[in-house]
Amino acid sequence: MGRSPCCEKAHTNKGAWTKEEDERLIAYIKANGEGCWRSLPKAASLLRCGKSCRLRWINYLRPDLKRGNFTEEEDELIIKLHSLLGNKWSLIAARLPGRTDNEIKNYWNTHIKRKLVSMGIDPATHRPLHEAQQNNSISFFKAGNNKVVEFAKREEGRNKSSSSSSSSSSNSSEKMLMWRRSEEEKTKWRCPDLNLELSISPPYEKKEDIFDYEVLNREPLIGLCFSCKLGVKNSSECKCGGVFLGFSRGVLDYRSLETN
DNA sequence: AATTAAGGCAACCGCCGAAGA
DNA sequence: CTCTTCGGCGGTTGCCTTAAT
Repeated sequence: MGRSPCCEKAHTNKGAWTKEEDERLIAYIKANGEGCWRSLPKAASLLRCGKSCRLRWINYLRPDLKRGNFTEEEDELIIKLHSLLGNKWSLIAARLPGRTDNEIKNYWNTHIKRKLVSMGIDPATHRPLHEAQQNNSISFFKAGNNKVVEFAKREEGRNKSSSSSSSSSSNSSEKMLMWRRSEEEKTKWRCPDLNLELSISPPYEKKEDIFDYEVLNREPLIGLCFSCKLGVKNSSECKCGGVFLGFSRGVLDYRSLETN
């Protein structure tokens, strides 16, 4: 049952690639193109497993790779993307032409982590170190998210008990904004974590009725309504359609992250 | 000059979802 | 429907180089 194995593991080389192996792999891919890693080693007369060939090609031999040091701009972009995407190195690499996920991962672990720590920023949470220690891994976002849920429940209860008052429902987003502002006063705005759970979402539709322009325009996640900023999925309070950097209603929409 | 520690990076490992048999 | 492999990913390892003592 099942497919036949791609290679005999007992007869494959391991460790560093030789120049000759590299040349064979390059020549084969130039002639036949990428893909079908399973059959490649045999066809290219390489004593390597397909997985190893793929890794060598993608991380080292590809002609479009940008070798050399990372620029300041790339540093900043990596940090920004990491704050949004976490350790999704392949997604981060997709936004940096000529860089591989492995390269970025290594660079993050050896350079950027240290750089952020020296700046007093926790590389895991992207928040000030003292704050991360105080919170002990409980993020502001989680607490904030719970508060939103509690708030919504309270509002729902009030709406039910005073259903005659038609204005209470329409006021809830305003109340939420007021609560939000009071929270801001306390926290001085910290970048929320984002919900990275993937889901299929409808195509992006531009909504004119953006929630509170004034707040959006002075906060980092410009274009997202309050509930989306807090990562609340499918919130009835959502006024923006929830699309920012590929996040649809607080959920990552891969289609909008595709590069040209 | 010899030894040790730290840094950097290529490659491997193990897991997961998709898909073939 | 089940079993197995493939392709892809993130985490980790281990070797090589450089810096410090």
